[in-house]
Amino acid sequence: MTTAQNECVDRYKARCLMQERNLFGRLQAAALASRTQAKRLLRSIGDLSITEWRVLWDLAEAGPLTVTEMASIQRTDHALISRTIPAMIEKGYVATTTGQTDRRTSLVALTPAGQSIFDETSVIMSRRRAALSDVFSEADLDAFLGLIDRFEQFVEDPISLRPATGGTE
Amino acid sequence: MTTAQNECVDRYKARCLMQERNLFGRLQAAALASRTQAKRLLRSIGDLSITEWRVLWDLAEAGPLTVTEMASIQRTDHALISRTIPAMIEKGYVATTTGQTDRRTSLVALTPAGQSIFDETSVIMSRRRAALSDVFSEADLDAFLGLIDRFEQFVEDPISLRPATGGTE
DNA sequence: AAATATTATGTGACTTGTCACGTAAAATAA
DNA sequence: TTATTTTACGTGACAAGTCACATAATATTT
Repeated sequence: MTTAQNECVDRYKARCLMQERNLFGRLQAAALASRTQAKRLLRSIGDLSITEWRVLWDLAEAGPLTVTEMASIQRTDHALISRTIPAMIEKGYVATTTGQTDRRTSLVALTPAGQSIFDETSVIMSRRRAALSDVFSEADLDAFLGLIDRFEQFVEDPISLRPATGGTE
Repeated sequence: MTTAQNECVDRYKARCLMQERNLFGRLQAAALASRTQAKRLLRSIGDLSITEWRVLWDLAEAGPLTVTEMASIQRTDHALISRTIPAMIEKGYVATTTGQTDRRTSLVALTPAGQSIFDETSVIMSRRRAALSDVFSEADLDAFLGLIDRFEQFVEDPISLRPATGGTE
């Protein structure tokens, strides 16, 4: 092998090592791997998408909710939930009623069929959470959540990057 | 307000609190917030997509790379990169040559124009990483990365969820 | 050498997520 | 009351990511 080729391989490996400590990339990759695992689990049981499962879960745990409430619980965009509801109505998992006090909102509620799908799916999904608790103690979880809190705070702050000073100022 | 309404609100709030400690959801939300911040930063400078920026960065740091190598560095799917290359060639940021020793591969390299875009963008993006270092010490980072390692290991293990025992067996 | 397996890349179809916009209802200011 | 602002929801357009498949080149086995 030529010297030039060796140099290329070395630069590639150095780059891999460098990116292993890039928090942005690592967090992204971990979250995506988690999503992929959830997707596979759901597919192995039935044909729920992740968004559909999260809607079922929220409704089963907290009763009828509006789109905005579910988006808030799931820390996601309302558009995602708004879009998934029609398909779930079609499948007969949920039903909507216009809000009594606020006619802008539509309360989404679980149907018996939805409850039954939730019950089936819930077995596997809670097993996943239980398996995670085996690997992460409460103390680990607290530490992890604390770091995530700080990271989220950093990443949601639009001002922190503006000054070119780099100091505390 | 009626008792029934109060009960609904309480269940909603309880659900929010519960999901605050759901590692899967929190990690997902943090990663998405990070991606959104990066997207906004990139948009404030020019019109690079996140994938395009990551390609430029890898090429600037590690010289000409194949699609598979970049996917490996970025811990992402090769399809994502494969799809973004034609647009970058169109813009004149990169050029491809068929691999010398392996004619299946195509080596992607930065053009002078690509280098120049990278230099401009790099200023802002490294400021972001520097700002993160201000918030997370090396020790914090080590702890965070350690937890992410363990989480990834859990989430990439297809077997760990199969047994219904729930214990160590 | 011939047959087989593996690997690198590209691509269609789909899900997830973001953004910007429009509409209607509600809340607030005038 | 009227005008203005805010909020809830839906939707089109796009970026990001996954999966499965096709193809061609390489590596391995026989």
